[in-house]
Amino acid sequence: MTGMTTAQRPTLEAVARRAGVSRATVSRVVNGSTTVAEPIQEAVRRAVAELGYVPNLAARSLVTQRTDSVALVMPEEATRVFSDDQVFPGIIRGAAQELEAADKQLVLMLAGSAAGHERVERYTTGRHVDGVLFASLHGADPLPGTLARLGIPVVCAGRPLDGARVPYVDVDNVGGVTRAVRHLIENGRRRITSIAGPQDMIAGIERLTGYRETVTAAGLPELVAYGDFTRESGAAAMHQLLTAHPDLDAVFAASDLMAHAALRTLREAGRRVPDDVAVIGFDDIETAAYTEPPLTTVRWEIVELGREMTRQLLRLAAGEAIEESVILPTELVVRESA
Amino acid sequence: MTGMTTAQRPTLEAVARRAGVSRATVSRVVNGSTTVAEPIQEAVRRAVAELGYVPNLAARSLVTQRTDSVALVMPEEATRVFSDDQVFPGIIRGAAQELEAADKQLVLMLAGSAAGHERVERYTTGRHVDGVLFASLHGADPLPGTLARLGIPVVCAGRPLDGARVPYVDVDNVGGVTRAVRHLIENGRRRITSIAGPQDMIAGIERLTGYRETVTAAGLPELVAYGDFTRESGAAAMHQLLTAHPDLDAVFAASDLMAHAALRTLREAGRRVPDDVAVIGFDDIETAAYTEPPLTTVRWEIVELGREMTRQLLRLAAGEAIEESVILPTELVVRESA
DNA sequence: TTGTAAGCGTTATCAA
DNA sequence: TTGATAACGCTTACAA
Repeated sequence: MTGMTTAQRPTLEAVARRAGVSRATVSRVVNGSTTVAEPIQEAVRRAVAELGYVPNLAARSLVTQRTDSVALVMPEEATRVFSDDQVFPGIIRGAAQELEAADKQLVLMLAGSAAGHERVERYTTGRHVDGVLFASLHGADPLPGTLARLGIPVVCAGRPLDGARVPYVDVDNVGGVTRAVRHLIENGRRRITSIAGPQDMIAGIERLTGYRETVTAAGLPELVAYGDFTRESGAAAMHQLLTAHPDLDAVFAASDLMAHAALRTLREAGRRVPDDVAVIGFDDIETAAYTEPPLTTVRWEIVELGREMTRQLLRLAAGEAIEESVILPTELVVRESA
Repeated sequence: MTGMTTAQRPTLEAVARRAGVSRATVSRVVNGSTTVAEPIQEAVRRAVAELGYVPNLAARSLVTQRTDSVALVMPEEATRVFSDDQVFPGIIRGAAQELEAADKQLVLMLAGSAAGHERVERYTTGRHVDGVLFASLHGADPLPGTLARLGIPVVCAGRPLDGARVPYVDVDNVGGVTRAVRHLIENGRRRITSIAGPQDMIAGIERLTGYRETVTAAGLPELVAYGDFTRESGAAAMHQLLTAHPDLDAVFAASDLMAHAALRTLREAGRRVPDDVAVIGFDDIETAAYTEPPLTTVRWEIVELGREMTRQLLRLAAGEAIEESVILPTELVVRESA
């Protein structure tokens, strides 16, 4: 099979001829100007329909200097993204929904490799999009700051680690963790460990902070092992904790995937959940309700984060002023693991 | 915070002036023409670097009639997509990887609602992209066929149900299911039930076909309940099967999510897996290795499907002839549930 | 209210 | 090998 034909598309010119008006008038009608007489609008619309006219976006964008598209940049990081993680798909979905309403296109870019990152930089700084959304940053990526300085609308998921003053949307990580750890304390747990997330991501950092502050405030020890939000890392961290603190009676994991792995590791080690050890995760991915036992976790609305980021970006692109940050709420969902 | 500045980007003209050559020559150098004298190429490249010149894609696309972008159309269908499903994220990832290598953009479009579908149709038929990828079709969507007839390169995930002759890439559903059901039979199962997928999707249809053919060939009864690939639907279908066929000793579920729900439902009903009932899923999502017990399932390479679809599309867009279909292999992964 | 005409930044066709 | 110059299809002052 092959593609390729020479289907000539009708242009404004063709519509104008057919409707017996000028190109300018057709343009006005197509763009919804109200200054055109009703009968003429009618004639133009008929011509558009008959010819199957669709505006050439390249031509339009050439003169308007807008592209009507927004880039969503995702760190690719090997298998992490899109593996079992629901965060990125959720953000994509939220962004897509909001952009659809604004009739703008979503251009997805992976910035995992150095080449990918370079490509993203070239593309975004080249003003090929009206704005850029960053879904989760690793380390202190300077790109958001650079774009912001160039006057290109940018919104990040989570506060940028390089200290750049770029608008961002995040969830109340510390508040969520605090509630989770307090829940453990109130249920009599005293050897509360934590499987922390990666410390080069703001979510990893903040969730660890929430844990530290809460156990310390209660006069309890900080017992931490590190993972990177994935199941494999969660299993490894759980093993470390069991070895280092055999008397542990609770685990707060910074992601549901790590909590899921912890559940299994604990079972393999002969510990009963929640009888011997209570476990709480973070994210409330769908799987959390189906683990054995069902996972108590901190919920936040992933899709809503994507939507809110996009709304902020669209305001920025429209020249409106916005808050530097928006923090979405988190909520403790108590199931059976704690 | 606000966006908006008047950062004037340098144009070809500016580079030409700075390098002391014509616009045409700069264009040649930028596009890698070999007919330009080396010293001049050098001068142009320096000017490009100094000015930070980035080509205006809209202008280029206006004259080349190419957009260097490809649309990936996904059915949105409420919570289904992007919920816990790893299929769509996997396809996105594969497409993104392959397009990155080809230096083309990935435009993601959701076609769940009627409005969304209409928007996709307008955008793709309007030739705003060089090709269109369809990730999983519901029902007999005429759009792929329409686009193909317009000469717009199209590749689908799975054979289109409306019989349109559109190139597609799929996995060997029937072969995979056949191996799974035979495995159950070989292990002595005789009351083999199936939780089928939605019958308006090719994957749902083919996986059911594979089940029917295999049990029938073995002289066993067809015992089917229907789901839509989600966990909720899987739980409901499992309940139905337990009620209708209390003596069942095996379940083949057309998706891992449904199999996961079946596992829980069986446990709640007091059936032991695999002792009383063997369970096999399909997809081999990451969670499959973490269910209780770990799920035996049919694996296929999700990301590879996305990559292969994209490779085919790029060939088509380049004017090459391609096979009407490419079928990727499936493999039975035996864990503990069967 | 409508039309004229001047770009927008490229690429491509010719000549030179 | 290089340079004019004419498109590409649209929007938008400015005129009428």
